[in-house]
Amino acid sequence: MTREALRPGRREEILKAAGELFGSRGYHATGMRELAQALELRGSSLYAHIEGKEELLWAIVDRAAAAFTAAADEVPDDLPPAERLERLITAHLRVIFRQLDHAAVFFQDWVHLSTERRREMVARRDEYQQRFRRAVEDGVADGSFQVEDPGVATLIVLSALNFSYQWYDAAGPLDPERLARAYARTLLDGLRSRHLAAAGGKE
Amino acid sequence: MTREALRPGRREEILKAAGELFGSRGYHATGMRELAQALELRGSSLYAHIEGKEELLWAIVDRAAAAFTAAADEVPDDLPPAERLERLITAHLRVIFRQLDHAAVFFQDWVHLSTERRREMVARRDEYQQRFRRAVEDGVADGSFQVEDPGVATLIVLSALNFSYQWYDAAGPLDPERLARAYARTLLDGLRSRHLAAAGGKE
DNA sequence: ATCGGACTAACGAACGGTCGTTCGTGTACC
DNA sequence: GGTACACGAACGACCGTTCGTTAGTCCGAT
Repeated sequence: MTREALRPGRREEILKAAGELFGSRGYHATGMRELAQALELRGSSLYAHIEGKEELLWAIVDRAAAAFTAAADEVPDDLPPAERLERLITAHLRVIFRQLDHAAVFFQDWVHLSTERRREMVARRDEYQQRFRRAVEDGVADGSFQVEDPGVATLIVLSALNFSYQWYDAAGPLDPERLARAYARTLLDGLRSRHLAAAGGKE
Repeated sequence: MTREALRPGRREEILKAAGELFGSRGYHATGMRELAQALELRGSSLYAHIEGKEELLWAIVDRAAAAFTAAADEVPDDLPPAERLERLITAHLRVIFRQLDHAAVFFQDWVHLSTERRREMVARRDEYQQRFRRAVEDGVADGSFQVEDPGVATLIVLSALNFSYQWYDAAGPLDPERLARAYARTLLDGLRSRHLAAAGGKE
């Protein structure tokens, strides 16, 4: 009756394959028989290891969320705001780049969770977002950033980060660490105090 | 046999409802009967006005792509790079904010198009992206921008813009024009020549 | 004025197919 | 002889779509 942890490794393989399929084709566009086939199984055999399709989605989304949180936990709260935000940015991108499939599922399929689980994810996402926002606000307070609306600035930063799963290719020529630094530098500079309009702009 | 333009207005209503449903629930999570119900119809009645579900998706995605292209066409090619990129950014965001539903479908459901149509969209998207990239490269050439990789910088900018459909709320308090300006200012500053590290950062 | 017919638009029923899932069975291994 | 695991068959539900039919409307002819 309790249908979990029969063999420990099998469930992990299923999660991996589900991550790849959900990530590339999308949750609703992936059938259970299709998933089973990727593991050289029949659809019915999956249910000895998992509770159902939605639980599979939940496991992936939950892990991805946990990975983001864990990475942000490594960034000390008492760092100066600019450096703190820089580390939050690079940590966030590293999670995306390392687990592209899970990140894709996290960003594009979390809406298909059940109402209750979706509500929980929204809460955790908002909490996570607050860390970025606090870094931005602290930076405004100490003068290293200059933005009119810290909430908007936070959304701009996170948008830039989160869309990267759409085009980043782990097999491509871009080195993830260099990419993360480029991201951080560009975004940090975007928030930094504006000193002077260099060429004679009218504004 | 020719199943189009029976009544001109009806098809438009269907497209509107489909945009809202596909945009919020997703393409594969929306059934034709569900779409019909939103129009107070039965599923079978839709087929007097449309060819099929995928043609509906195509119509929406195609229009969204055309809207982006048309908006970018309004930006003169001979503007100085920084101003040109600024106008490209605000034009792009205006399209997203004005047609949130269609933008959502465009960004998250274009993958579900048929192979051929998907290929066409990729080509058009790449072409569109080139306009942003050219503005960035020209800005690097004339010294107004300073980035190590113009391709990456372009992707960062477009990522920041494109993810906005996920959180922007037309009914919310944020004024779209102010928001677009905040976006442009932040991103432009991120690309601009770096003058000096203001406070004594070690880097 | 009224009938007949063409046209528009929506309908119910049904098609073949696929969906996620359940269940009883078979089979290898300890 | 349990136990772990995979299987085929089947379930009810829903999918996108087709088709024959039925109303309603407009219009020219009677």
